Amino acid sequence: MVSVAHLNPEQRDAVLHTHGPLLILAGAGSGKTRVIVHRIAHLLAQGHPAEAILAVSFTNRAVREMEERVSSMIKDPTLVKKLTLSTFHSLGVKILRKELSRLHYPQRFTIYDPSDQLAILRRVMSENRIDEAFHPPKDLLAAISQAKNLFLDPNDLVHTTHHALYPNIMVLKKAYSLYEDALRVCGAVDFDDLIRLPVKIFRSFPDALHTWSNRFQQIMIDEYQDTNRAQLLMVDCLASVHKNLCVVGDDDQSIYGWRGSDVSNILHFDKQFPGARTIMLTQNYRCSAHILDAANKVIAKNQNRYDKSLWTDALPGPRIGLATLPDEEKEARYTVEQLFEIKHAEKRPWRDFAILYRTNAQSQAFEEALRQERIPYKLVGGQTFFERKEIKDTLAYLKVLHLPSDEISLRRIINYPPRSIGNTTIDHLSETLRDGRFNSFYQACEHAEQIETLTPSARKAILDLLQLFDLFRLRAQRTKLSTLTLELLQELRLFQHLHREYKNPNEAKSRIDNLSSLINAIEQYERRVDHPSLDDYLERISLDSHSEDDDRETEKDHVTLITLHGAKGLEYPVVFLVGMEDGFLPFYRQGEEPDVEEERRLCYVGITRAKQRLYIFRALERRRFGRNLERDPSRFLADIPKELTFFLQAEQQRQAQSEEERDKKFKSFFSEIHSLLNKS
DNA sequence: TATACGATTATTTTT
DNA sequence: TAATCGTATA
Repeated sequence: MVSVAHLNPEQRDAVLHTHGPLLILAGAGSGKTRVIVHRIAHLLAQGHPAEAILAVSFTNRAVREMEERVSSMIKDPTLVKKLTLSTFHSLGVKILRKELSRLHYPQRFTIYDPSDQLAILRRVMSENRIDEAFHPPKDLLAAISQAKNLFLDPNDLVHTTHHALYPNIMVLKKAYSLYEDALRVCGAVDFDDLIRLPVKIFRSFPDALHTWSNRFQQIMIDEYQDTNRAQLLMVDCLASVHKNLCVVGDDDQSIYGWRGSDVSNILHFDKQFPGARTIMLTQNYRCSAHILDAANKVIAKNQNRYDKSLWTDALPGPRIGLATLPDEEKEARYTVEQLFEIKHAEKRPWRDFAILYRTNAQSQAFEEALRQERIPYKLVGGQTFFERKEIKDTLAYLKVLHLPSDEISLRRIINYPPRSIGNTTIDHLSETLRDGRFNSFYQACEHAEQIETLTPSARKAILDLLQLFDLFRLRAQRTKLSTLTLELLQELRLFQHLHREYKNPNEAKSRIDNLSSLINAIEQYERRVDHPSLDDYLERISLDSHSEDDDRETEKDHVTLITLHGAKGLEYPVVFLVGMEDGFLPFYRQGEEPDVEEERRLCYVGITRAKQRLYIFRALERRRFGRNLERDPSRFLADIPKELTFFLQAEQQRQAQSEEERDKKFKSFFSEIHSLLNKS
């Protein structure tokens, strides 16, 4: 029997309610993962088969945490393995692996990341004379993504209702459908397709829907406030038979609206799933009372939300420290100074500290200040390992080995390292596709002999490359992936090429180091997994690009630098919320309206990351695009009651104030004289 | 095919 | 400002 004794009454209710739709409104730090994990244990104890339980979250991190905590509660590892604990996207892949051929896709498929998406879109645009100058590919891609998230096909788009997606609907329709066709030819899907296509399949093939909706008797969705329309439809399909759907989320932490997530999914859950019960978890176990109080006051100003207020048993704790610095460099230096002082006064490890900001660019000043003081830090976000050029190039070879129809990957490496296949050759190859002679780029290469326009040397180069692929495909049968990759790099003489390509020997060296890290990562993967394969490896890295550093990194002792978005779901004993200025939080650019409610939620997320100590800093002036800009304090600062805060630099503050007063007196003196003179 | 130059353009981005 | 990108040019 699962012990429910150490849960609070609401948590207990949530665990024990297992029949019919259930909405758990879980405030920040209210123990929601705990509830999910207990609920899974309880369902198993009730006799639900593990195979019939599905729990979905957004991030791999959240899924891993769920796995770990379930495992420590349920001692039987074979039982845990039978549960489906997965991200939305890996669930999508799981479904597509079985069902995608129904939509006339090839049996295998690859997943294209945003840079692949952009490459493929730009290609179809240039082939169809859509001018990039008038139609920025990035904007079109964003619009296509939004359309997919709304579960709209190209044909569904009409100007009158969808002009917000993109100003020119005809162009959007055209680009979207060309893009779709191109993806299909490549045997590729994008991230949005991982949600959209399963729904399409469920809608068109009742037997597919039948299989999947019968399978899961119990479904739990985490971070429900971040779901978009397509995800809602997917959930709706999966839960359509058993209707045992439990969603967990917090409308106040919905911060991905700009990516298509729709707060109304959680706000109107009971309309979508009639008879739903709602349970609110309002006791916060994370923050000190002052911090929680401030968070409550800030978020209360939002209109579009469930009316609720979190409470805590915790002590008030120290007040929130405020400081205003002259510019961003001083802000960073001051932050590091404070951090250092607290660390030593309270004997804290570095990992207790996090610096939270709105935009990645803000991290720079803090990195510099931390480096100067030789403080270990970890920058979360930015370019990931798998986005590095040399890594992408190598993986492109592996991807073509795995799926020859992957044209984007093939084009990426067809002349890298250079093998004298220039643009003209590539154009000639593409032409044969357009006139229908061949139906894939790879196939055109295979028939290079028959393409008259090619020069003999180009023909040879192409056939040599294909031979290399054939050779390695053959080797792949008996060689393990890590060895195969190394052999490939040697065959390509890529290390030698990198030395030639980068004049700066350090850069060449660092790229080579990265490649050997890749080999290491593959070896690690081979050790960790039961049945390693190229197929499986490629899928993993496209769905979990941070996996290489996640497992061991967490144990290291360092300060964390992270954006507010990235910090959601995390907590730190000491938090510095920096750049608290109008324009950053709420973020907006001149001439554009900020989405104040969403920005306020972001601010709320930031405040509620702090367990014991919170500091909020701002700068008076900031260099932006080469100009110095004066900055006003964030309007959200005014919503934090004065009695919860104190000014860290009281001395400096007083000085500044007295200067200001002197200034004022000076001015009024002058205006008096002025008026006197005028009278006379 | 490498380099150089001028234009462009600066959020957040779980997957 | 600075980093990126596309085009021009050798």
